Amino acid sequence: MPAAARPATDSRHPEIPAKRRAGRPSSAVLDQAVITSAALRLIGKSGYDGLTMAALARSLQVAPSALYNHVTSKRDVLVLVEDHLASLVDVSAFGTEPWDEAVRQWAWSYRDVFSKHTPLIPVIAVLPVTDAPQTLAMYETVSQGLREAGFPQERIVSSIVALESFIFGSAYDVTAPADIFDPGSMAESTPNFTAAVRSLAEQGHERPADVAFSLGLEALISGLGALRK
Amino acid sequence: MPAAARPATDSRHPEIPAKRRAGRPSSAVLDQAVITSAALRLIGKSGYDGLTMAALARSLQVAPSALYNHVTSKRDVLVLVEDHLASLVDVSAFGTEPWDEAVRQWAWSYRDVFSKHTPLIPVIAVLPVTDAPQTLAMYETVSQGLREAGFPQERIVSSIVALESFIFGSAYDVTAPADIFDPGSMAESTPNFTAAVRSLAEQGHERPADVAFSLGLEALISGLGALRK
DNA sequence: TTCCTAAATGAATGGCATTCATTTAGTGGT
DNA sequence: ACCACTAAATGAATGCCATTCATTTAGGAA
Repeated sequence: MPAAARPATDSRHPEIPAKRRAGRPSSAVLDQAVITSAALRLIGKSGYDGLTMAALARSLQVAPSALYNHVTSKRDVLVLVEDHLASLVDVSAFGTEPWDEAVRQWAWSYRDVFSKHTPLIPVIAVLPVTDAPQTLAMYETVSQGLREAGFPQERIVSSIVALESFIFGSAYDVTAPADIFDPGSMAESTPNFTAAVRSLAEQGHERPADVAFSLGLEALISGLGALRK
Repeated sequence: MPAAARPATDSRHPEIPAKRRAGRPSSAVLDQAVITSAALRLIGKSGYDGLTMAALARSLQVAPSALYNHVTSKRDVLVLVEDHLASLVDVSAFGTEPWDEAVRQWAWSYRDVFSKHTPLIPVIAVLPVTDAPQTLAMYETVSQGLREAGFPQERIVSSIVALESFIFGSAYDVTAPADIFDPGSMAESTPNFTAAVRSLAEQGHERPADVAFSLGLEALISGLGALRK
């Protein structure tokens, strides 16, 4: 009795998502791109605490184990997300602006993108570039920019690493609570630090993290620039 | 029959640690210092993956729930460890050396200590200084050093934050695999980056992370120094 | 047709941080 | 000397987590 068979998609109850029956579906539901964008949506809504394999599967209306046909681990998902974010970093100034201005724009953009994704930093920091093509493309653009600016070949990678280390650390700093440096009851025992914190506060900057980032970035740019050919 | 009662410490089976019976023991087994040093020992032996509340409890011969009488969460344990490590950072050059040399020694020491403890970096980065007295003491020493060197009051905290951001990022870099930048099969599509990686490799440095750290640190020191009164 | 492989389900596993009821020991007040 | 209170331990339970495995189904190659 074929007429009695329940179709794979049953539209009589649109609220309750139609259960897929076991077995390979006629057309694939998942691939890495779909997983990546679902992960990004989930992170946007619930943060990295909300990014669990179960929640990711639920948002894709799929069983958790189905994800493992396309990624080998949760870390794999994080790598996919990381590489997507790398493609959002603005490298457009390389080739149109002087090298120092290009580095400046790249660095601010890089920090801004990853300050909303600090849980990825431990992943990127040890990730072989082979596993992250967009990230590699970013390095290529920056390398070309520095070479054309006259950076000695053997110092290009070290310069990028130094800038990147500063950027990653600064991305964390953006997420710090505003009163992180309030010495509270220990103020009397730390007069120099307490005075320095007060003095900065009196400047009334909206975003102290930006002040520190600008200070360090400009120091790095001029220091690295001094070593060109 | 009091003679039949099993004493709290039964030495007849020294291999099998005597089970404590339920209830408050005559003298306290745990405190924060004991927990901190057990955590450090465990991290040294099994790394941060091995640092679980259950393993920590086991190493102290205590039930996991007993830990919660002294810390409110696992994060609390990490904070205790972090603050202990801060006390190991060498700030001795402040007061005896010129400011730039003092910063140099401090920064290298700070990076070296935390490169073995990168999982703490996300914790420190957002940790109110009130919760970490040793860390605060370190800031005090550095602040005094910079003030005496003629740094303008309102730029001291930003300078420390910039240096610290670079140090944290560089600590991750130390842990990266040696071949992290090998572009593998994508070498042809990234000629500039590939050439730069090769060129650095040809220099034959033992620790490329040290080269990048030195480069960035010297740039920061001279850049920050240029802004003194 | 017949295999092989890809891609889904659903059930299970073991580990994790944390909570709670319970037990016991010391302490401060009357 | 008693009594109430609090501190510090046990042990059982909770709920969540990533991951694995047996099973089912579909499509494509031989």
